[in-house]
Amino acid sequence: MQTINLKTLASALGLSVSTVSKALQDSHEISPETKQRVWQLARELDYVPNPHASSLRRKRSKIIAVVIPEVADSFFSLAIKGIEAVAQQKGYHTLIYLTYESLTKEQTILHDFQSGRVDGIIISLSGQTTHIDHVTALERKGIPVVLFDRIFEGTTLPRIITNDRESGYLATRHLLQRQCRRIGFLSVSDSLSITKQRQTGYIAALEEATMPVLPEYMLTLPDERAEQEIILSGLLTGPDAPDGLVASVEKTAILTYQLCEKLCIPIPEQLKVISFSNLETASLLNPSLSTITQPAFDMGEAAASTLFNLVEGKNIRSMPTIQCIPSELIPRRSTQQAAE
Amino acid sequence: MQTINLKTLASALGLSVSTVSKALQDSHEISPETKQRVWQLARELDYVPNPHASSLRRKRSKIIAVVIPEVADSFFSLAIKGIEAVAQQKGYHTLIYLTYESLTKEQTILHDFQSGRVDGIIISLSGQTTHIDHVTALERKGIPVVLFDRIFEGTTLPRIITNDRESGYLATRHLLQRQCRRIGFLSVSDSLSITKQRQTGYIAALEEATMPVLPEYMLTLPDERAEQEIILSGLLTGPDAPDGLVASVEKTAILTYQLCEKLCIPIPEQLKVISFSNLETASLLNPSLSTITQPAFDMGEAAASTLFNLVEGKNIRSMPTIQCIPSELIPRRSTQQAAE
DNA sequence: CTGAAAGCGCTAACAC
DNA sequence: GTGTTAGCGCTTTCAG
Repeated sequence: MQTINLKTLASALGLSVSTVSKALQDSHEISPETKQRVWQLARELDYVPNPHASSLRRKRSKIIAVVIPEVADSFFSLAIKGIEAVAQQKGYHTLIYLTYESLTKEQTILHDFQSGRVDGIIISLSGQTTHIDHVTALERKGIPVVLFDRIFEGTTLPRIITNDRESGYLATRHLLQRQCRRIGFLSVSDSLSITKQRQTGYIAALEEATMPVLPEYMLTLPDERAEQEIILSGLLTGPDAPDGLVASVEKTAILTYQLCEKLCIPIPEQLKVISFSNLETASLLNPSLSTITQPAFDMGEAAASTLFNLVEGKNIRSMPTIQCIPSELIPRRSTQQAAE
Repeated sequence: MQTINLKTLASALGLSVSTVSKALQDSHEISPETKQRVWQLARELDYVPNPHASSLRRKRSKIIAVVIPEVADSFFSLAIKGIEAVAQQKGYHTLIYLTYESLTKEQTILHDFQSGRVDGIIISLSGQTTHIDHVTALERKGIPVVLFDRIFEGTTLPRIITNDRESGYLATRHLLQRQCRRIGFLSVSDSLSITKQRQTGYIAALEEATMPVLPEYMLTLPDERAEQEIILSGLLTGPDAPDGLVASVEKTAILTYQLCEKLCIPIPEQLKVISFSNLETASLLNPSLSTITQPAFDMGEAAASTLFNLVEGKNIRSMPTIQCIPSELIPRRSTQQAAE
C-alpha cells in the first residue's frame, strides 16, 4: 500500500505538484474548476499531508509545547484542558512535558526547542528554577514563550497569573477573623513566584493585625514524603502549635489532613485550614476544605490565546504583558468557628 | 542571528555535511579524531538538529500520541504521568489529545495520524465509540496502536487493562457482605468496555447471592450535569432506594456524595458506596470512600513500554497482546457497617 | 491560471 | 574515512 502524496495526486490529475499544493490551500491563483477536481480526488484517495515536510519547508510546525512540573494535580490538569481546548480549535497540536520540579529537566526540555520543533511554549516553572536564562534564550531565537502561574518576576515575558498576593492576604485575614492567633504558612519551594507572592500577602495580613511574623511558622516542605511528615508533624505537635494554616499548594493541605487524622488534631476546632486548591472534592472532605480556588481552566485558555497571538504575529504591542485572573475564596467547614 | 545547521558545522570544519551527520550519530565509519572535532564544535555552537528534517527523511518522528477522553480525572492524569515517564526516558515526545468523549473528535484526531505525524498511538476510547474502524485503519498503515483501560473487545490490538470484571464482582460482594440488599450500579456510558466488564462482575455477584438483577438499579448517567442530578436523585429518593452503590467511574461517586449531602442521606448508614477511583483524597472524604484503586501509573507505563517495543520492532510475537494489571479494593468508612 | 525549479535540513546509498 | 549525490514531501518564488 503506497503512501499517497502530492505527487500521486498531481500525476493522477495530469497537473503539476505545485498546482495541486496551491489548490489544496485554496489559493486564489487557482481556477475554481481545478480546485474542485483536486479536492475531490484528495478526498477520494484520503490524502493527508505530511506535516514534517510542511514544517520543514514553512519553518512553522503548528505544534506548541506545554511544560509543567506535574500533571497529577487538579490545577495543572485543568490548565491543560484549557490549553488543549484552544489549541484544538486553532488547529494546533500540543506536546506535553513534565519537569518533576527539576531545573535540569526543564533546561534539557527547553534546549531542545531551539530546534524549531515547536512554534511556541507555555511553561509553569519548576520549584528549583531561580533564573530563566534557558527561557529567554528561546525568546531571543524568536520563539514565543508564555509563563503561567509559576512565573519569574524579573522579566517582561507575557505572564498569566492569578492574584496570589491578595489571595494570600485574604486567606490569612479569613483565619484571623476566625480567631486564629498562631497562623502557619505551608509551601513546597520558597523560590517559586506563587510562594513568594502568597507569603507576602500572608505577612501583610499578619502585620496589619499587628501579629508577630514567626519564621518557624513558615514551612517549606521538602520533596521526600517521609521528611514532609516529620517536619509538619513537628510543627503540629510542638509546644506552640499553630491554630491556623494557609496551605499555599494543594498537596500540603492534603498532607495536613492526613497528619491531623493520624495525630487526632480536630479540624477546625483545634486547627483551621485554608488552601490554594482546585480539588473537585474540596467540599466533600472531612471537614470540607476552605479554598482559594484558582481559575485554572481560564488561565490555561488565556495562556494559549496569548501564545497564539504571539505566534501568529498579531499586534503584540496591544497585548498586556501580564494578565491577572482573580481567584475566589470559598469558605467551608475547615475554617468554621465553633457556634457560640 | 543565523540558525546553525549541519552545513554551518561542515563548512566551519572543512568537512562534508554527510561526514558531520555521521559523526554526530557516532557512526563507526568516522575516525575518532573527526568525531571529537565535530562534537566539540557542535557543543560550542550549540547545534540542535532540526527534528522536522530528520522526521521527513527517516520517516520516524520520535513522537507518540496519547488520546484520552478527559484529563481532569485522577486516573488519566496518573496514566499520562506513567506514559510521559517512559517516553522521556526513551527520548520520545508526547502529543496529547482530548476527545471529550466524542467519537467524531476521536475520528478526526486519529485520521490526522495517517500522515506519519507520530510513530505510535496510545488511546483510551471515548464513551461514544462503538466501533474502531478509525483505529484499525492506522494499524493497517503500519502505525502501532495500544489500547488502554477503555478498550474495544473484538480486536487483537495490544491492550492494557485492569481486572474490571473481577473488581466489579468483588466490589459488589463487598457490599453484599455488608448487608446491602438493594445494590445499584452507576456508569457514564454503557458501550464502554470497562462499564460492561464491571457490570458483568456486578451481575455475577448478585446472581451468586441469588439476588434479583434489576434494570432500574443500573444507571447510565448522561453528559449533562443537571440531568445527572435529576436521574440520580430520582433513584436515591425513590420508594425502593438502593442501600448500596457501585460507582464504576470516579465522577459518579463524587456526584453521589454531593447529592447525598444535599438530600441528607447518610453514608454509610443509609447508603453504602464503593467506587472505582484513583482519588488521592479518597481517604479524606466525609466519609472516607471505599475504592477499587486502579494501577493507573503502571498501566500508563505498560502502555508506553508496549508501544515502544512495537515501534522499535522488537519481537512482537513474544509480547502478550493483552496485559492485565490488577486493581486493589480498599475498604473505608463509606462501606462500613454500624457496630453491633 | 499553471508549471518548472529550487530548496527547507537531514540521511543514506554509493562512490572514491 | 570521507565526500558526492539523491532525495524525504512540501511550499514558494518566478516564468510563462
